[in-house]
Amino acid sequence: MSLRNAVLGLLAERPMSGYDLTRHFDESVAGAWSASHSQIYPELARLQEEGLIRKTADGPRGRKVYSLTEEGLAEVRQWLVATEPDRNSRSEAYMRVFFLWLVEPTDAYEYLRRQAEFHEANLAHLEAQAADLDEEDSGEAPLWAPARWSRITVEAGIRHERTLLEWALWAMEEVRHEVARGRRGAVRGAATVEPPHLAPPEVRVRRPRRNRA
Amino acid sequence: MSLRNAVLGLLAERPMSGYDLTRHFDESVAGAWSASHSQIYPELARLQEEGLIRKTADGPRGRKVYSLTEEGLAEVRQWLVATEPDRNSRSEAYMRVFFLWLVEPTDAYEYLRRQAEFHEANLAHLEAQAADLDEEDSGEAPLWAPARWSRITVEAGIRHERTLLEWALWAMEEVRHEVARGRRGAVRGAATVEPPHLAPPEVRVRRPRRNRA
DNA sequence: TGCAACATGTAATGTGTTACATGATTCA
DNA sequence: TGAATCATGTAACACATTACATGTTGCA
Repeated sequence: MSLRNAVLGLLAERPMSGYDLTRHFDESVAGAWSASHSQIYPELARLQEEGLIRKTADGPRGRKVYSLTEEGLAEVRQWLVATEPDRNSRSEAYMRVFFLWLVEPTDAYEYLRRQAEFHEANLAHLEAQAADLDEEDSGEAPLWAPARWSRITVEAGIRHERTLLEWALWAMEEVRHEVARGRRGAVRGAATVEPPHLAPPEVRVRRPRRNRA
Repeated sequence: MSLRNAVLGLLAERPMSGYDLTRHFDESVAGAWSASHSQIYPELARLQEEGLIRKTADGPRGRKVYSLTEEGLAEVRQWLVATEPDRNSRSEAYMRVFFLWLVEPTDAYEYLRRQAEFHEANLAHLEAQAADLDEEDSGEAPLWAPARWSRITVEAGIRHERTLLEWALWAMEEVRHEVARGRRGAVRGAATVEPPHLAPPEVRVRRPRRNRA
């Protein structure tokens, strides 16, 4: 239901083609959602079938521009106010951190460094977007309008990225201290702590006996 | 590949059954991943097939406890150091914020309030987890061990939840000001700003003519 | 003895990604 | 004229959720 309603929501702002929507998902939703064209085109067909959108223009190269219908607007509003959002968040990148005790400290450090890099880049990108939105809106005209909520969503993104960038830098320091104190990964052997728990060697039935002195 | 390696990673800590793993995914990974039993059981079968885990104990009620093998440990390490994580994050809840201009201010406010509530609850939960971990670790024994990285991951969760809680409270204030200044949602009519863009009424072929005075 | 929690599995369905496939337009 | 970008679509596959299905153990 998310993609479907996201498409309706974007079309409420202005008529667009499948191609436009595809690009929008890459940039505009502040990284909160994404979709590829192979998902979008069939969805547009279904939405038109159901009368929630309508093709209102044709362009060059077979371009088809869709607009929201009254029914479509009712649908997306209904979704927004009457259905619970899925609030679960998933992050492979953060799940991995959980398992970094399994690798060498230098690898863990490198992993965190890349994580920091990633958040730094996102932050820059979102801050640029925020600057654009603030300029458009020229200070004095707060509106109950799309741009206003773009700004609010982008603000969430900015704070999110900044926080996780700071976290990554903090975590890097933790590892650095650890390494400086001369501790090593469990990887390297007996003197260190809590090695991974492995299955005992498999017991073979009737092991060939060997003569011993 | 994520689920598969997450299972291996958890088994590196200690042997577990499918049932144990299912509960672990709900609690332990600091909300960064989840999986239901219907995914886990078939995965365990596949992993055993491939020799990455091995059944090392049976319990009551058909309980089967699996342990990691050497090959399994190698596999999860390989995954951690040699493959790029999927860093995309998706959040239906934040995507929705993008579209809140389509609903009544009171509904938008309510939405944000629930969002705040959600983050508040998560924050409390993670802070409790952090307190447990800090106690266990009793101050003076920083280890290259699972608990250490649990703590670091939980720290990411805490900062994340705190940030988004603060954001939600900030956004609620934005809406409150807006409403106080007497502005209304586009919903209610002409005087307000930027109504959703709708398709023009469909042109019907040969509308029945009516006589007019 | 009856219910909650433990415990494992399969099947149907929905959602998302990658790969395949094709063609038009613009501009250097 | 040749390459980049615009533009739309389908098919195969991978991954996740929900529903279906069954049986045990411990305890109040």
